[in-house]
Amino acid sequence: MAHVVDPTSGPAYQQIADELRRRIRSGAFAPGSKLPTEVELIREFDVSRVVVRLAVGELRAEGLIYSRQGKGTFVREHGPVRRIAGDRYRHDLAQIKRYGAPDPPKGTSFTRDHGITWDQYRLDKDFQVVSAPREVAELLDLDPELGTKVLQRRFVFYANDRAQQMSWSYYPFDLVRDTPVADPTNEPWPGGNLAQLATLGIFITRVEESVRSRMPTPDERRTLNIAEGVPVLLVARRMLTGPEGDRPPVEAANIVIPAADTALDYTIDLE
Amino acid sequence: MAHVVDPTSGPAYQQIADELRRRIRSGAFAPGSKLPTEVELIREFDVSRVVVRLAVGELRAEGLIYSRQGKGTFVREHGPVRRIAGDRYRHDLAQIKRYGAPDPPKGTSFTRDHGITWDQYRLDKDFQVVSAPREVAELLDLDPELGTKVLQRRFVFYANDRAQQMSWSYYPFDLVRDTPVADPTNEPWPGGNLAQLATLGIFITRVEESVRSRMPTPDERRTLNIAEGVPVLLVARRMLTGPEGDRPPVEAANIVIPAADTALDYTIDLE
DNA sequence: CAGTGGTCTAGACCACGCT
DNA sequence: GCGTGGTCTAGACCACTGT
Repeated sequence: MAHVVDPTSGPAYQQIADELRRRIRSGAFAPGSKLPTEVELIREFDVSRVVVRLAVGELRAEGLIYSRQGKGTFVREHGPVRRIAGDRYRHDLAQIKRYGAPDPPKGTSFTRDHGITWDQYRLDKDFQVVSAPREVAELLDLDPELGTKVLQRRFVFYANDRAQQMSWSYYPFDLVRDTPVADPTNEPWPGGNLAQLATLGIFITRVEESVRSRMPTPDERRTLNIAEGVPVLLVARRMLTGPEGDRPPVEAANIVIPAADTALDYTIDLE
Repeated sequence: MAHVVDPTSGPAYQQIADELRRRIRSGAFAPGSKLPTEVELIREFDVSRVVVRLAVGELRAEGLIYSRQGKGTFVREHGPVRRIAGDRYRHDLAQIKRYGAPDPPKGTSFTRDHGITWDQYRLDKDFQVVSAPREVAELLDLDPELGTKVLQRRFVFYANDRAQQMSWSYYPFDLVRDTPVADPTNEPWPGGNLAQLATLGIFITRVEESVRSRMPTPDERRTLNIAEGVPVLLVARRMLTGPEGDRPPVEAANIVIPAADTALDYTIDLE
């Protein structure tokens, strides 16, 4: 009964959560180590099981710990940060300029971001022609009322058979109708998106990315194997052409990335 | 007893959470509207109160709903998206060039981002001289072993008395010792960070931002009034000088922003 | 098999918001 | 005062992991 809770200082489960959080931050419970079992916590703090589970659930929702039925509860470990650079499009473009669009080297910004080879790269894909959803119409500067047809491509990206991100990507259908780009069997496309568009004679001059974050939907949690208490980064992207990127956008995408151990890097040059 | 749960299709609380989620997504429970009370859900699904609370707690952790003691549980509403542009530094720089660093107009990128006037802007501040923490030393390209002194400035930014973001900002102390920049009473500084550095004869040529996301700490939740199920966006920033931004960084900052209804916009030019 | 966390019941009292 | 969600008890059985 070392840490009996004080009935006058707020909810017992909060006090217990605070104490466990303190032990994790101080290193008393190191990353990867096992927390006391529920029965042990019940004894230590002299409370009912419900209270212990409320405290533990709070730390789970913060992403500090995770539980495995039959095994125990553990402090989450952090791997090296996966860096996804805004610059990656510049690298793709440089490759295209060096090798030409028709036969670029087998790699994309995704393989570079995740430090994997072409062999370790895999994707699930689903192509459909649909009327542009409102959000996509806005990204593509289309009139949402017109119901313009777009090629919708849904991808789930895997590195070494582990899902890393999912996306919905859109091209105006007029741009890609009856071209190799509209054929899903050509994915993954060596050289990526920019090389693909270059074969159509389209050269991107500007990419805009808008980053948001929220908790994942149950579908996203399942598909991407996201642990409790881990949000997703949402990147809304569009690709522009023309001297100042002032021509209509030719691609829009929504990308969902588990936020754990991941950073999106951007550079702003002030001349 | 309309929606009796099926004891063979997984946990009852999951089935109830799924059903409530469906009603929210379909619009049957519109944004801002009140969900059935716990007692009503107990009757509808014929389960105990614990099960209902587990289901509701799941949707809270997803950020779909929130509860108020004594009032009820409500579907979260979304306001217009607050856009924070990577470009904001370019605007600050343009202002400095037009009006000169000593007496810039009273506004910063923060007031512009939040569409507020100088009067509606307020900040809490706390300045200290400390040895550069490891993470900061890395951002500033300092040797972490040397314990270089830095001026640490902690800010909480308010728009109309509502906390919007908090940050830790760092200057190498040698750069700002005995200058107006080290005097907290000069904050908020009209024209912001870039104008402040310009008065020292330092002109930023490049800003690097690295975006991550996680659930807030209890301290962050309190300070920024963050609801359950809402993550934070973390921006690690550094400011560079020199023709290609190739001189040592002169400022580093960690910025914490509630993710609800907020987007960080970046532009990548491919020449 | 014992030990772990996951699900669930049937209660109780408290804190808060409103009328 | 009454209805709301918040906290808490003392149990029970189940599902999974390891010996």
